[in-house]
Amino acid sequence: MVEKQYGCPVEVTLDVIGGKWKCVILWWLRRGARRFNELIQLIPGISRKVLTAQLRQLETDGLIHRQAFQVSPPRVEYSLTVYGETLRPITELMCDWGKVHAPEFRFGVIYLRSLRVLVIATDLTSQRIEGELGEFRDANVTVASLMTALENWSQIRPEVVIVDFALDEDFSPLRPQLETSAEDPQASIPAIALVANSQHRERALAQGFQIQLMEPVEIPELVAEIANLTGRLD
Amino acid sequence: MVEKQYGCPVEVTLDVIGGKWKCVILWWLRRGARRFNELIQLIPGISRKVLTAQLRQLETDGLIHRQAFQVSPPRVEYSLTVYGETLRPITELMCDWGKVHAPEFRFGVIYLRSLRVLVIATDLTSQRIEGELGEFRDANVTVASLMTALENWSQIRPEVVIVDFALDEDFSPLRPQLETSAEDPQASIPAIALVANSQHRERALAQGFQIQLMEPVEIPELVAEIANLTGRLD
DNA sequence: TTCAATAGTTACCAAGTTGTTACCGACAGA
DNA sequence: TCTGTCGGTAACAACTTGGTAACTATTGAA
Repeated sequence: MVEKQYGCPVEVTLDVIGGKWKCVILWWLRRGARRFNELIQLIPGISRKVLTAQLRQLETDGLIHRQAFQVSPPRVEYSLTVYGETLRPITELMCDWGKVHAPEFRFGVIYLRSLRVLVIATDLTSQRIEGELGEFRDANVTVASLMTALENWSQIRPEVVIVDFALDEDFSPLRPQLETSAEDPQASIPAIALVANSQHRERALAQGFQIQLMEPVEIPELVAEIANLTGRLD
Repeated sequence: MVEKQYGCPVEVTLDVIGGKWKCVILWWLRRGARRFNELIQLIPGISRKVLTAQLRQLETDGLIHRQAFQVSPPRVEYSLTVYGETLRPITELMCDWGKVHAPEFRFGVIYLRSLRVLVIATDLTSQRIEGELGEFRDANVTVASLMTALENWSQIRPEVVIVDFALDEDFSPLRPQLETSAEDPQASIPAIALVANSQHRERALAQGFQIQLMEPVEIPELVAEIANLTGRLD
């Protein structure tokens, strides 16, 4: 085979992440593993065949890892390899540019029809989440302080709780309330912790939050996480 | 028209710089204007038609500016707009990634057959330039100190001179030598200044260097500049 | 037994992108 | 007058990418 001639290093990078979908897939994988059908939901317009093809290419290029679990129904998870992580700065920059230069667009195609979401966060974060989830995703968002939330729990009846560790509060009083949901006494209410550093991360872990998202969180990711937790990915 | 639905901000960016060529074009324009035929030479594999189409798209997206000069033969220059500049971090990152992750490839398709190049630079820079230009581009590279160069000027007979302002020397003693070339007494010898900061830049300007390249310089760019200056773009 | 769910594969076709070739028009120089 | 250069355009060809539909394998549940 003739060795390919490159005119500049950019062409090398484009060989690996060029095309319509690869950067988008890498972006969705950048915080952790995603399942095949999850990606189908998250990436509007992609077909199964094309997603398969792109994932295979990324895999043979060593950027992502495919892990199949022998369960029923089958479960396949894709995640970035260490090599794939090296491309993260690029996808992050592309994400930032897109946000800055297309504020007129809203992102995401997943709707949270009337889902009751409780947000306990700083004013700025609350505003952002309430605006995006309430206005665009059709969620039923309640913003409250920890105390107010606990007092009015039976009125709010949250199906998902988002707490912001930037508030520097002890959220363990929430735990009894989260352990049984109003609808299904067997199930617990999913809770998402927003963390900004490793101290937050540790405290969130200690206070029983399994799901954590690094701030500043991208709304499409937050919605994906909520949809995942509440089984609304369909 | 239906407003396009985006799943994440990366897709917005890809709408603008997606495709096989746009990032490469932006990369070549990132340090200044380039002519149409220059780009044809610099980007291996692109056809006139496709280059035209890509440039038009970049222009209508507001990323580049097209300036036509009413001379014969025609002259058209493309350069980044202020808006296009905002994408530079992305192309730079893609360039860096390509360099790091494909050290086995060499870049550029332009050869400098036996061109006599004199390099007056720090050891590191000299090595890099000598290695790349000598081994891969077929140039005839001489590395020397300013003093040695001046003493042996008639043996070296440089057709291009590259001086590195990181040496912190006064290069004005070169000027008389540069003013008339050995081949053509009418012409002067083109000289390229490598600068690393604005102080270097000012000193280079004061000492009469019109062509300056910011360090760390990309070899394909340096070669393009040399080819330009010596009329070897063919 | 049949159905449903996940995560695909295969065949075939459509659409979009990219590439090739030929040519244009103005002017410069031989 | 002839030829060459620059920066294109037009018509068409080829290649790549994407879409649809049908099919597969596994397992658990109804």
